[in-house]
Amino acid sequence: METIKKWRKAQHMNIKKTDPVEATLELIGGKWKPLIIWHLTDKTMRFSELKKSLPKITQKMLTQQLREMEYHGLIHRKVYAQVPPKVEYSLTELGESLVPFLEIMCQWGTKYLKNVKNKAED
Amino acid sequence: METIKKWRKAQHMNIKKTDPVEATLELIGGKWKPLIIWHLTDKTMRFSELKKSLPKITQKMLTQQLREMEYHGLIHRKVYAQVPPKVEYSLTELGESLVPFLEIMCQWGTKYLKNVKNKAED
DNA sequence: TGGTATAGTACCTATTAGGAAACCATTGAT
DNA sequence: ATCAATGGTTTCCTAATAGGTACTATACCA
Repeated sequence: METIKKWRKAQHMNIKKTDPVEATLELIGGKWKPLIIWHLTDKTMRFSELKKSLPKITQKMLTQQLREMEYHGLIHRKVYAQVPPKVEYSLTELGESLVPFLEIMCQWGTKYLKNVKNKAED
Repeated sequence: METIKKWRKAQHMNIKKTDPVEATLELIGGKWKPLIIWHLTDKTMRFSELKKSLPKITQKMLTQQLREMEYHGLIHRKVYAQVPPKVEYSLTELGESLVPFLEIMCQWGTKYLKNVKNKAED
């Protein structure tokens, strides 16, 4: 676990104010991960369902992001031994713990979009 | 305003569940913006102070990120007409409204780092 | 026999981030 | 008069990351 190694190093240094934020960003930073978590909230989804929900992501990116999130323990990947293949993704407990965070993000974004809309109508 | 144009377009479409999250990510997505906001919480900082607080950022990136955030109305940039130059950055009201969000991020990250640390000690 | 469906890979290009150094205007020291 | 220092920004080049398109494996179905 890369992250654990980094922490082991960090233990011997001063922990800065920014470290927790940086740690969080390492797990869910980037364009796609928050959206993936948001879609997996309260439901399990197959690869193709996620792809449909995020039309602008490429398959490569989706695979890559899912793998990283699995590696970091945010999501669970369940492969069904059948043809055509079936793979289901769901949030782990750690992943679920990020949902409140996503909710705030969504609330903030909703308000922001309303503001922008009002200004556009002036 | 690029964002406004996008919204004007979006008004005529169905607004999807993910839109507010995407909108938020457009403003504070990326590696540096959350950290910059976090540092500007409750205080005004000069360019060079920010640079010192974020040793890993390059000057170019810092300038770029600050400009984008100013453009999106998250921060205020005050230039003092003096030599050597002095530029102070502070959060706008909109920027301040993101602070609770950063606080949650920091709390989550703190907990996460503790967990990782405990596992590392096993 | 050929087509479909699913979850990917492989390969190549485009975009973005990062690093080093130059720039600019002005002050103060030599 | 010249020259270094200052602080924010810019330029140029390279490295890293994202994106697009095509391809694979395998069983089932027509």
